[in-house]
Amino acid sequence: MSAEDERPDLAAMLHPLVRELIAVELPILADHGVSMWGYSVLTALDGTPVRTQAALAEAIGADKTRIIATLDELQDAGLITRIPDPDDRRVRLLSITPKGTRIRRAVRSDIRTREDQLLSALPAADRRAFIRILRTLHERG
Amino acid sequence: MSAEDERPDLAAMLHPLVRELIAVELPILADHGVSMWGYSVLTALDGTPVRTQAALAEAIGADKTRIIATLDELQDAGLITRIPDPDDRRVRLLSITPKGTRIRRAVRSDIRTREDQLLSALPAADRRAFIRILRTLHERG
DNA sequence: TATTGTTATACTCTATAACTATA
DNA sequence: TATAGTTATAGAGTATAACAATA
Repeated sequence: MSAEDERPDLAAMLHPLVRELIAVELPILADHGVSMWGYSVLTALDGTPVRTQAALAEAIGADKTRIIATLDELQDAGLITRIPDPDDRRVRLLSITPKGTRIRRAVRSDIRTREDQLLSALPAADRRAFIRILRTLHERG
Repeated sequence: MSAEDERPDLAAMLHPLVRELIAVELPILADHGVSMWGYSVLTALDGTPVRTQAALAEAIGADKTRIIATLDELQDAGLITRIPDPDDRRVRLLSITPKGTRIRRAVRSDIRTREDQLLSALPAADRRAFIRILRTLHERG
């Protein structure tokens, strides 16, 4: 049996990494006053408005019932707009506001700084390869 | 702003990957009659007995109260032994049984097959690099 | 009747704290 | 008194189903 066969399962390696990343992100998000789901929504809306809440929910891998409280908070904080479509008043047209864009990008910048620290355990070439491969896997999904 | 700066956050790429892996693993685990935590315990015990339940819990990133039901199930199914240490009857000596070892390795083999399918979207060199880098990050933790 | 968004309910997971038995 | 294991309780997060408004 080769050493490769003895490696931990992918999930056993990836899951702790995700937990570590979440632990790193939570205080950053708290500093900027947004939740994890809120940041996820802002990220999805930055650059591309979305026509229905259900479509937004699917885009970020959530249930449509799960993001309603999040949208309420973001709207109350002035980070998104949520206006009924005049053509079909059942649907809500969702957009990020300038303030929402500012916050989203500030959060992303802080997260990127911490990610770089975390990846600094790797040689530069591996760092680049890891991100490139991860993007391939992500875009494939 | 370069394309690299526009990449999704690490967590945004890794989290869906973990969810996909879990979705792939759950039916495999069900086929073999073990839970995710059960498999995690069997993996930790395969090759190295553990002296206390608290140590085992910490090794797999769980709370000591969270694995008790799992240990009950594994013991009832004959996959582990849990015997009081004669030298200190508060502690339970935990070991995997031959049956537990068989099941653990069968599960791992099935999971590996599905992981390979998932990674088949990558060129062979990237596949090897991804796993190698992941192991570095994992062992660093 | 079908669809969008919303609310309500129940269920699962997890964390915290109390309890027991040994030391 | 301190520690290993256990049990009980409460809380957060999630999923399902029912509901209201609009088409």
